[in-house]
Amino acid sequence: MDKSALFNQFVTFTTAVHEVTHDLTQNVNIDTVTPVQYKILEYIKVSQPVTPTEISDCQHMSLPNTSRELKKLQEKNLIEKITDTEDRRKQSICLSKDGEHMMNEAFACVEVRFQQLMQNVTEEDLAEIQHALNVLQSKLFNRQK
Amino acid sequence: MDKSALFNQFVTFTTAVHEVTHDLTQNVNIDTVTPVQYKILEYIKVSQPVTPTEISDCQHMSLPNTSRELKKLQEKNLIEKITDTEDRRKQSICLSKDGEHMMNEAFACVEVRFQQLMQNVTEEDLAEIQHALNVLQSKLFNRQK
DNA sequence: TTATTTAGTTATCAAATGATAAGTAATGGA
DNA sequence: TCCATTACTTATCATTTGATAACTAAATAA
Repeated sequence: MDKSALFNQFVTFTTAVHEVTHDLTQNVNIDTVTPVQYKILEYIKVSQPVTPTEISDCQHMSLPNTSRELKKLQEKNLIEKITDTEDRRKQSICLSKDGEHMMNEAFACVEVRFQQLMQNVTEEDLAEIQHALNVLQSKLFNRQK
Repeated sequence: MDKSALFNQFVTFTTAVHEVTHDLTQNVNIDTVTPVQYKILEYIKVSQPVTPTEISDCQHMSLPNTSRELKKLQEKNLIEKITDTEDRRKQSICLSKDGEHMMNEAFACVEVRFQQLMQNVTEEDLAEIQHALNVLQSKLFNRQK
């Protein structure tokens, strides 16, 4: 029916999401790391261990460029590469101790800002938000395929 | 209570939103225009008329760089600059005919993909999604301040 | 009138990013 | 064993992006 209206709502919504997440993550730790590198670290943080190929796919960047950035991250002692014992072409990538520490700080900083946003939210609202997130996650933003 | 759990859910959710929007907008018209320029056009499209300063603020880029990109967009005949008659320092920026056409095509392309995503959604789900979008928009992603 | 502020431009530079070609090494199938 | 494929690396290049300094012109306040 009004799926077209839904589309407009969708556009407004995603714009808002992008703005809010931008505000939340702005100026977090970007002293030592470029935006792309931060994105990679974020991905490793939530999905480790990962392979360079997986990073390449999920971050939409070519394998050569992924390799370059991973090398830089390794030189900064933020990640560790371990060659797979089964298939020695593959690499297992994890955050190093420093990397974990840095990302924990970054996430903590973002969470503080997030909780400020949530300050004045009532208990009922909280439940409603949680439910809405679940609905959209499962029915609209479910990344299969 | 479980606001910390909510934060995790929030992170997962925003990641999913970013991925889906990336997929929806991937390879749309980027032949003639860089990613940053596309973002600017998108913003002009939904907010026109706008000033360079507003673009600068909302797109989080410096005024000099904004000015540069606007110049390029003007050279490509995608936008029009009109000097404000009240305050002649200010500029009013709109999409040109070509720009409107291009952005309409881009949005149409994104909408087609979006509707494909919505193909198998039932009428009840639709209502539920719509409601969830409203809830989150007003209670979580409301960009005041 | 003069000084200050605002809005935008131009120019320049360094760094980040994206694309591509050519290479190595390991695996797996013929 | 030989060949093709996979996983990743190295190198190179063009383009994009971000940052900054210095400028013009208009508006506004002193």
